[in-house]
Amino acid sequence: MTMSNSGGRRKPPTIHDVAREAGVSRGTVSRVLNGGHYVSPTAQEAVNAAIRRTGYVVNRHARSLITGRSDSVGFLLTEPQERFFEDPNFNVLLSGCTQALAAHDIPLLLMLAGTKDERRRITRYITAGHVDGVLLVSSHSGDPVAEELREAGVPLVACGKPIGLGSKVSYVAADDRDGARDMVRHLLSLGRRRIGVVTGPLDTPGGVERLAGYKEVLAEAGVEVDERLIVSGDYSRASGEAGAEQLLARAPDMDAVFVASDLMAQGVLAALHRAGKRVPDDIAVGGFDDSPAATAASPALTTIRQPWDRISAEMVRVLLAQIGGEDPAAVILPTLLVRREST
Amino acid sequence: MTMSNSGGRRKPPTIHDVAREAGVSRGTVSRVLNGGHYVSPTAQEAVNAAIRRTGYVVNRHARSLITGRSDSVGFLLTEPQERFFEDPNFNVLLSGCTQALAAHDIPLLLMLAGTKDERRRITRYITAGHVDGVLLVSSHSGDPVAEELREAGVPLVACGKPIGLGSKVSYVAADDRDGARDMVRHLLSLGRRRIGVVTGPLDTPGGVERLAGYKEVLAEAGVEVDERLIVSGDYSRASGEAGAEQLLARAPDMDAVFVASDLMAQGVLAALHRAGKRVPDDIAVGGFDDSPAATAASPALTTIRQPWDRISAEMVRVLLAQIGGEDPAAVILPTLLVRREST
DNA sequence: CCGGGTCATGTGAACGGTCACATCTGCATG
DNA sequence: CATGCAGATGTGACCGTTCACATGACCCGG
Repeated sequence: MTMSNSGGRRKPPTIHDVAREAGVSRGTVSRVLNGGHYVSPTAQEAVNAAIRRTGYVVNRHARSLITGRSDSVGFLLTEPQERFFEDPNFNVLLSGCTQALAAHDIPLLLMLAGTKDERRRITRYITAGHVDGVLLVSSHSGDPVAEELREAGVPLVACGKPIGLGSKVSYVAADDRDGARDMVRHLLSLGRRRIGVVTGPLDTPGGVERLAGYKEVLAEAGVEVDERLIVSGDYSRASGEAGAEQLLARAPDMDAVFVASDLMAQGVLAALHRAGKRVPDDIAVGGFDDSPAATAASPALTTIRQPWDRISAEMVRVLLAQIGGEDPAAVILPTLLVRREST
Repeated sequence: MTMSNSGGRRKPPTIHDVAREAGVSRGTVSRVLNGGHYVSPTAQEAVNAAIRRTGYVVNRHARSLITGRSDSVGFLLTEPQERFFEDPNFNVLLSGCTQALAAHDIPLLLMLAGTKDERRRITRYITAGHVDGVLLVSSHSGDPVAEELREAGVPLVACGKPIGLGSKVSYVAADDRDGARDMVRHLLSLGRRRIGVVTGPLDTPGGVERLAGYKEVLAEAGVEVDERLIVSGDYSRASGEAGAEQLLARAPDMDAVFVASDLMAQGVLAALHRAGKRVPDDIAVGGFDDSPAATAASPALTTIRQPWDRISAEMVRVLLAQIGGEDPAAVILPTLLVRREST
């Protein structure tokens, strides 16, 4: 008859156990845990050894109870499910933020605010102080949750410039306008002159900026800006498909198209293929994001790379700074043209 | 000079405040909060009113400190980043679990275990009791993290039957074998006889089962099982593409192919298209999962639907039951053939 | 040799809940 | 009428930290 211990969770060692083991007081152990100021090398050593021996891990609940911090942050996505399902950009961002936070030993709580009920529940949860701050991702228009959080004084950093929230909320974004300029310049350099564009949602700064970059470069190059060559999308694959069809109908002589997201560009490629257009021979296609969708597309997309790793890292950095009491900040990061097969 | 209050987080009301407001003791408030047994209707009423008036929300840290529970669970993904980025199945699962947990007011902590260091950190975090249980997603082979967690007695429920963990760990899975049988029967019913297969990873139960279903049905139908028609993949898009090329080279007369995941099927479609094969006229393609990838593909994929919403709901249900002290359980859910354009 | 600083350490009081227990009331039962 | 039992409520202890404060050791300058 063997006695199995696996399956029973034994109660973990406390700071008292460590203190006793190391022959010091709780206070000293606590000091070692948090920075180790005002503690002798001898004690430091003894405590660390005791921690290793006992396998001690701090009880975050007890800590949070007294500090008032939760040492965790929320990742809030206020997008409809379908968007989350189809756009791998979210995964990249989510992964990047999770890892950046992990370096600080801060867990990420995933919050998906699809329905109105969920929004209320989540808002309540956040304002109750269960997280120290929020990483906000919402590419689309006016966001009541964000506004409420801002008013409640919750540290908040958005991915992409948010709309209607004044300057009180931090954000990290790629340089949309500049990226768009690079892409359109690239298309011009290939000799294309009838360049269409499928924009992002025009009620968002990102969408507007990318379109502005497009117009600017054309104007600089002395190429007429033809309104028939401009259609707007919402970053979804389907809207790219629809946009391309519209463009083909309105401007059959189009020889290139700048698409404001890779996902939409996938749709554009599908529509062009169906219409019998060859990419890039007949029509060159440029995307935006350099999301996993860009390389998954065939032909692989020439696109504007958003530096996702830096974006997520900066979002976390800015958020933690703000939690630490610093003022909100805006960070704009440079983009990079990545040339692949579609141009 | 206006005085702005927004931006300053005021300290939230405690259970004491509510008790005073309602004219009862802390104990009574606590009882109302947890089930309301042994509380008079009068008190009940008064407490609820007080809660509403004060905007009280329980302090989870204080509660956790004494109960020993964290009232949160981890969602652990032990997959390489690229897999997470390309496969929308994860998003569906993640979303489903988050929502199912939200109904119980339990937050989900996202844990991505890519590197060895991350694995160690995460294991430590979990075994320290910072989460009550873990939802495990890892489609691939032997998982040391899972083994360690199981040994530590952490409630654990896997998505898909895990390998090498004995019967001690719960899992929820679709009926892989039956789903595969349905698909192959469907292909046979279309008159196809030279049916290729791109399997999942054969060191996983899921991959093995789907292949077994394929072989079974062919045998039943008296169709020869030709080893040249069998190639194995790893659920990635690229492996689907490579698999299809291999199949075309080895068996040019192939008239259908059963692909063990939608993502691989996307790759298969791309390869077939490049080879000039028409789908479904020349070759019918059947996928598995009914992930968002299935409808995004063109032509849209006929596939075997895994009931994702039920899977995530069951995972959460089983996990919570196990946290509550019940024994591990295995749940197998039925699949459904969804016919679209590719067959 | 003493007063005043810095460093190192210990100690009690929080933090905001829950839980076990004690108390009190009312009512039915023998 | 005493007894018991269930319902309803209050009370103190406790969970494991951190923090403010007190204490002690040591060194340095006057």
